[in-house]
Amino acid sequence: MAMAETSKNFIYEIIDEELAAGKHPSIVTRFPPEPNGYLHIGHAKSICLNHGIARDYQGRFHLRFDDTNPTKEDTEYVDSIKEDVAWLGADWGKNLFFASDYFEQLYQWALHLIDAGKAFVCELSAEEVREYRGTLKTPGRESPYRHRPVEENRRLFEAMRAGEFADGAKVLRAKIDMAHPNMNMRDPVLYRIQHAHHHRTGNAWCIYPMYDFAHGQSDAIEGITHSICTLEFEEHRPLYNWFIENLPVPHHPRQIEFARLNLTHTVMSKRKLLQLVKEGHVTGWDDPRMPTISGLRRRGYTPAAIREFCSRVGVAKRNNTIDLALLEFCLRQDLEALAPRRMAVLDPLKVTITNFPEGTVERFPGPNNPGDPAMGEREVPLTREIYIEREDFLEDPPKKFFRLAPGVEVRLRYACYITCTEVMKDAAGNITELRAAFDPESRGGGTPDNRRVKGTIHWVSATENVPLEVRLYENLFTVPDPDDVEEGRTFLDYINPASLTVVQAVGEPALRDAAPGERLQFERKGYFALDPDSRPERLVFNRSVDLRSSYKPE
RNA sequence: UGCCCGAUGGUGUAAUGGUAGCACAGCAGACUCUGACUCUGUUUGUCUAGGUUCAAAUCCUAGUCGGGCAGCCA
Repeated sequence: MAMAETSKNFIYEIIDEELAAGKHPSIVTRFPPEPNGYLHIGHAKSICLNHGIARDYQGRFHLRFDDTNPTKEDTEYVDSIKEDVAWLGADWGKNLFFASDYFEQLYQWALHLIDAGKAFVCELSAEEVREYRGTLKTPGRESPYRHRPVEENRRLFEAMRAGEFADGAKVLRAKIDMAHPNMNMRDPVLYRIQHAHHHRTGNAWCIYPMYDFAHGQSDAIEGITHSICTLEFEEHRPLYNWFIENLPVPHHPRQIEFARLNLTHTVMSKRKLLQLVKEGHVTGWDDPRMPTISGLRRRGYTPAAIREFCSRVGVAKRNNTIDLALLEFCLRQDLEALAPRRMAVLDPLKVTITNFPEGTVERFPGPNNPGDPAMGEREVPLTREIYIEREDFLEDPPKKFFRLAPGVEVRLRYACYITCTEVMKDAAGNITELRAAFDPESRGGGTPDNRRVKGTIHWVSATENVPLEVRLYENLFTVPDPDDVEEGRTFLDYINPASLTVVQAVGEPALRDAAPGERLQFERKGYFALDPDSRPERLVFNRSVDLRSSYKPE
C-alpha cells in the first residue's frame, strides 16, 4: 500500500535540526514494552513511529523489554509482544534487548551515585515515604536517613543485594530535592527489595531498579538517540536527564513525549482490557472485538492497514481521540485491492426459478476481483433453487428500492435476470419462499436488447453451497467515549449487547478453499476473514468490516 | 488554590510572521453487473481579551478550557 502523503511531525523536525547541527552520526530508536500484557492499537502507533523513524533515517530500531518488575511480568507476554511487533512489520533484526540484561550495570551505577553522595538507603516504610513526600501543593520533608555516611549507604545497599532484608524493609533513593515542585524529583526511589522470581534472571536478584532508574540508562547503554514516550512521562524528563547527567553513561539520549492514541467506541487501558477478558465480556485477548493487535489480526485486519492508520493519525502533543471510522477506512482501502470476491447469503430466503430445469447446474464465471483481472476468476453454480438475502426482497417496495419485488426484474450477479412472480407465506404472514422466472437470454448478466436492470443482488445455490457460521461484529461500546461515565456507572455499562451476532449462512462452493486467515469480500456484505475456530466441515468467518453504503432505507 | 503540557471544522492533522490546506466523517451528484470502488461538488475551523507588526493560527501578556503529576507500577 502506498504511504499517504504526510508532512513531518514535530519529532522529525527535532531530528532534522539535530542532524543538521551534527549531533548524531545515526539515529537509534526503540519500542520499550513491559511484558505484562498484550499489545493494542495504541502500541501500534508507538511501534510505527519508532520503527518508521529508524527506517526513514536509515538508523536502527530496537525492541527492548522493560522488565524491571518481576511480580507482574512473564515470558508469555514477551512471546506475544514479539509476535505482534513482527506481524506489524517492525523488524528489530538482531536488536532484541531486555532491561534485565543491564541489571549489573545499573547496580554499579547505583553504587556510583552512593559514592558521589547522591543516593542513600532509606528505611522509611512505604506509607512514611508517601507522607514525607508532601503533596502537590506543599513541599516534602527530608528522610531521617538522608544524611547517612557514604560508607554506611554502600554497606547497606550491598546487604540489600545480598538478600539480608525483607521485602519493603529498605529502598535506595536518590538525593535530589524534597521541596522540588516536580514530585518526581523529591528523592525518588531507585531500588526496592523484591524476593521474587524474574522471568529471565531467575533468583539472581532480590533488588530491582525502578522504571526511572532503568529506562534512561538502558537507552544510554543501547545508544538510543531519541527515547520517544507518551505524555505522562513528560514530568519524568527532568529526572531522566538528572541520571544521565550524574552518571558516567556512554551516551546521552533525549526523551521526547507525544500524545498516545485514543479511539472512539473502545477502551485502551490495560486494566480495562484485562477486566473485559477476566469477566468474560469478550472471549479473550484476541477476541475480534478487542482493540488488541491479536484481536485486530483475528478480526481480519492487515498489518498494512494498521500501518496506514498509524501514519494517518499523526503525531502531536495534544490529547486526541481518533474516529474508529478512520481505522475501518484504512482496512477497506487495503482489502478493496487484495481481497478476492465471493458470494454468501447471511439471511437466506429461498427462491425457486420456475422455468429453470430441475436437477441441472449452470456454471458462470465470476472475476475474483472485477478491478483486477490478474486475480483470475472462479465459477459459481446456478440451480433451480437458490437463496437470496432476505433484505433484498420487499413485497411493497418504496420508490428507490433497487432490489427484488413482485413483478420486478433484477440481476443475479454474474448469472442472469430474474423476475419475481409469486410470494409464498406461512399462516402468520411471514414470507417463506419466492418464485421467479429467469430470462434465458440474460445468461451471463446481459441481454441482446440491452435493457437496463437497476438492481444486482448476490445469491447462492440452495443445493450447491457450503454452510457457514458468520460472526458479525459491531462496536464493543455503544458510546464514543466509554471512559466518560455517568455518576454511578462504569464503562461496562456501555458495552454493546449487539457487539457480536452469530448467523448461520450459506456461501458459494469456492469458499471451501478458503485458507486460514484468508481475507475475502462477500459481495455487498463486507470483508470477512476465516477464523481459527474454522473446521473443514464448519467454516467460520469473522466480519472484519462492512462495506460503506449510501443506501438509506426510507 | 503547586508544577508541567496542550488548545486550528464533527474527528484528526498541516500552514514555522504573508492565500487557513489535507484526510476521515457528513451532505449532494455522476458512474456502476457490488447502493462497493472511482470521480465531482459541498457544509463546517484558528478558545477569549489585549498588545507587537504593513501583516498574527503563528510572537508577547493575561484569562478560559482540557490533560497529566503525590506507586517501593511502567
